[in-house]
Amino acid sequence: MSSLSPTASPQDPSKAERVYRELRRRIRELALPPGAPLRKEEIALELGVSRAPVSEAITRLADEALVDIFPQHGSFVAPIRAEDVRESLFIRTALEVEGIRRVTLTADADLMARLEDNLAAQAAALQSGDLVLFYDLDEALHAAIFSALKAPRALRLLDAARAPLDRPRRIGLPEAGRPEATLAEHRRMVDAIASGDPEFAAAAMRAHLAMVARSVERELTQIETAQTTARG
Amino acid sequence: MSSLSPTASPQDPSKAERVYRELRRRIRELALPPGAPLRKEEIALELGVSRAPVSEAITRLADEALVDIFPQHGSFVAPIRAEDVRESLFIRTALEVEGIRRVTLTADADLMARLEDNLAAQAAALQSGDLVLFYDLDEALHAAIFSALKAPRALRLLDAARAPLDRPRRIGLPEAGRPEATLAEHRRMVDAIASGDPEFAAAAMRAHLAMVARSVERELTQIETAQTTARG
DNA sequence: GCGGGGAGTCTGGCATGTTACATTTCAGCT
DNA sequence: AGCTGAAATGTAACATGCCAGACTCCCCGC
Repeated sequence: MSSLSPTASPQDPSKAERVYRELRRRIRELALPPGAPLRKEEIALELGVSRAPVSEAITRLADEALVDIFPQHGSFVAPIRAEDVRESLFIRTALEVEGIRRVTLTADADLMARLEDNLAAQAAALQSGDLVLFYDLDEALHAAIFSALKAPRALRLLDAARAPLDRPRRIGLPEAGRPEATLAEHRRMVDAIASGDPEFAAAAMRAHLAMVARSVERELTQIETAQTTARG
Repeated sequence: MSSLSPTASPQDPSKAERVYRELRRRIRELALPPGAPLRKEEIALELGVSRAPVSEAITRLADEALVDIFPQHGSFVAPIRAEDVRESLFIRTALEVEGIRRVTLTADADLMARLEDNLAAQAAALQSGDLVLFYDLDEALHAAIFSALKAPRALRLLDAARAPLDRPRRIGLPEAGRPEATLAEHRRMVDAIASGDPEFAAAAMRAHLAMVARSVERELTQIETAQTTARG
């Protein structure tokens, strides 16, 4: 038993893992829109694998509320349901607030340097108007804070909880000034970690996520309106 | 598409689901001890299914850190690792503290009645010395608080996070007076919910889980000592 | 005696055939 | 025309066969 780490080494992603990542990416980017059927045979053919790894990938996506499986009938990209989005944000809030609280107690200079680097990059991305890069850095900042916990399962849960929040953001209209406000909130979070006060850091994270919640609710309203208009 | 809820109705558990529950129960109850090999062929034969649902069940158990999968070599019941146990408690703390905070804002008379009933049953169980029943009621109380959120995925995550905490408790020596203290902490949590103050309720939950953490660390030390003694 | 290598054995991951079931459709009846 | 139910369709879930890789262990060379 020389394989030091169980459950798949990172340099050897299984086919199921690769199918999972590919489908997840397409769903998050809306290349596979809500309601789209997922035909296993077809996907297997396209990705050059058999139906088995496709089935496993779809099962995992269903766990993340990105796919609805109707047994003996079909699997479909899940519609954007307000309750799912809110639940994802709840899970994310729970993990991140508790996470930053603990990270604040153990943060070292190395972590702070990485956070500062990220913030600088965020500012640069905003300056050049590269919002895609900015969102990637946003995600990276949260991941950097959390990964200092050395809690790989929790990090994975956080990643899964973030996924359903992407689709509303991509569909909703961008809010003027929101990226700048986001950067300011990130700045306060990092400063709070540096302060060493876990309650202060938790409050900063909570405030940030409350603003995210506000944006998400706004997006959900827009999506609802658009759907109603389209139907009516 | 008349199946109102996707992803398996409760009254029709798939074979994979049943295998998952059965294996999980055995691992939690230590009928399958840490390190025990999980031979798919054998398990499939015993439970009267094929290897496919057994594989899916084992994959899910690996997600919960109850099983280690060594690709191309074998699957084994995971040893009790302090880092896994602590991470599970972290996840549990994050979810439950945030959960009770929100439940406190929406608690109604019906929920409070159920919580009071549970507390009365806990007291009765302690009176009659039925610790197994007491622990079941403990789990039921936490689930009752949480399920008021109507967050099924979060509830499932909580359930998964609790599982790795069972084994240390079953192996470690029971601590005198701990059940009585636990009941008192539960009492304070329910009272805090009734008070309507989310910060107060969060603090009560946090205090309770801090005591759980203390017990768990004690159990981990005992297990470590026992293993060292056995080896030496 | 000791170390290294290679065949044997076991496993998980994957491919593919099979089954059972939810939905749909359409013929037959009212 | 409207309704009912039986057959057709398409799917997930499951069964089973296959393969490549990891570990074992023994044998050979030193």
